[in-house]
Amino acid sequence: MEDFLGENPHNRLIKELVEGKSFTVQLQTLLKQPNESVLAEELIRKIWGSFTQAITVLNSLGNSDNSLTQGQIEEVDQPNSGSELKKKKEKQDRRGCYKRRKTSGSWMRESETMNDGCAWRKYGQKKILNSKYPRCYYRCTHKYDQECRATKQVQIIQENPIIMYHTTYFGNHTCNSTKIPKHTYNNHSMVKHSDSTVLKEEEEEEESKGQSDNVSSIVDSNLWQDFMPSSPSAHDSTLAANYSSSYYEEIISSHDMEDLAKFGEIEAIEFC
DNA sequence: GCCATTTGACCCTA
DNA sequence: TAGGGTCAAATGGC
Repeated sequence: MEDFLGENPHNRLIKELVEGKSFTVQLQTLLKQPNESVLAEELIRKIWGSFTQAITVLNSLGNSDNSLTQGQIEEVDQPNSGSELKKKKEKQDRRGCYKRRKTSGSWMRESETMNDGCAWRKYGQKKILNSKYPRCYYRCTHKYDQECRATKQVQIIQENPIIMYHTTYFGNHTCNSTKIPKHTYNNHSMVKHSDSTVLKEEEEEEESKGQSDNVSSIVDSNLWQDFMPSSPSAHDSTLAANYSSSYYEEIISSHDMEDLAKFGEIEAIEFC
């Protein structure tokens, strides 16, 4: 990335986001052309770099409550790092040792079925105050063997005339149990974001929508990891096209896109 | 025997 | 301090 020394952080942030957008548009064009995978990979690296810079700038703005720790940034950069340490910690008695989830970084879905195509394992059930039905807690079946930290909470919100489930998803699937995405929407479900600013949640929402339809295929949750510069071998341009298209459709529909547009620099990206 | 579910205990957060 | 999220022992199904 360019040298931004002496530049206003706000301007630098905008510059990084605009660059990211520009690279994305170029990538979109490239993906329509065959035999351009090398250039596409280079663009993906640039996009990744822009987002990384933007995160760094945001962190440097001094809001300690909202800043990511270095560990969190590294976790995003290298989702599978530190697994040995985690395994050791997990073997201790960690009962009750948790941080209560915040609604940000999660998303919700209401549907007639609990089945979303993923392999979930139930690990708890609680009666919720002022709620007629208990809340069930699920984690990914591959939590331990593949370090997948995705969890969800399922609660019945109505029984009549049909049973409706309210599902809240947390965390990102990092396991390999999912399949290749196809961007389709489930007519019987509705997805709501509580926070659409986090890139991975966008991806996972996409996943939940695809999986909720048994006919449609399932999102490969590692796709975004595959975009990382560290793993360029996985850059299948078809997958990238599917992913980038669906990802930006979600972004455009979110309120955060409006927030970004307030900068006067970001505009909706159209996909054909 | 392996794996998933149930359920009570633990304890953090609001 | 109550409510809620997670853990792990007990239990059951295959």
